[in-house]
Amino acid sequence: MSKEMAQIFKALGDENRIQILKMLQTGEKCGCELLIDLNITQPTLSHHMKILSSSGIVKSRRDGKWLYYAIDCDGIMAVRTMMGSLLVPESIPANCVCKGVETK
Amino acid sequence: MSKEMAQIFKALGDENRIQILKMLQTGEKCGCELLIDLNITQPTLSHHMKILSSSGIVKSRRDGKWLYYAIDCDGIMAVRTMMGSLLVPESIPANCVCKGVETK
DNA sequence: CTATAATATTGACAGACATCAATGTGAGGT
DNA sequence: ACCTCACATTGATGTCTGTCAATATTATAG
Repeated sequence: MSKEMAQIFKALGDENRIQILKMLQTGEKCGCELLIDLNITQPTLSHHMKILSSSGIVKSRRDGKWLYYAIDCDGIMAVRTMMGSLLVPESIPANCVCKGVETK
Repeated sequence: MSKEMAQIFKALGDENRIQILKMLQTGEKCGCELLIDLNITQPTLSHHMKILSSSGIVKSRRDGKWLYYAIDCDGIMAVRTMMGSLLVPESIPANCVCKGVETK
């Protein structure tokens, strides 16, 4: 289980991939559109999209020559659930005193 | 900004570090305690704790010879906020149809 | 002060990874 | 058929990173 979680985080642990996700927030985009603002070559972008896709963070749709990429909301929710089990406030109170007296 | 986000995710993108965070969910623990269940050597653990600490995910408290590590809830909230700007549902509807008609 | 226990640092090394140039594939258009 | 455009694959390369053994540091106990 930890291995799968680490895999997801690893997929998010790259500056260019973060940038890609930010671009996709305004709607789906094809590879060549993404490529314009990314300062990487086409093979490198293809590499990144493969990682994002296989991690379930991004999905793709074919339209003629173009491949349109979009954020996969199902995948995102799965990621958030996964992160929730690790990072949500509910799991913290045992050893955490944010607003109370700091143990220092 | 993307660089900082990637850095945080990178810190989370390791199986052993995930394991460490899971262990800390039941309360603070010192290094030697963590070491028992981790199948890595002490220098490697020290390396991982340094990464988690400098990322603000974990904080430490000295008690004699021991260093007690705990989840840093302030840092975690910062991480969640950061992730929220990238992954929250509110940022998705533009190009996402989870429950509606799938664009396929 | 010496010994011991917990943790940090250094140096070395192997595997992972981001990147690119070159090439391959697949889908329209002419 | 041929050409062009979007994207994928391959192979090579340099860098990053997790790991360890050896050593250093820090703190307490005797």
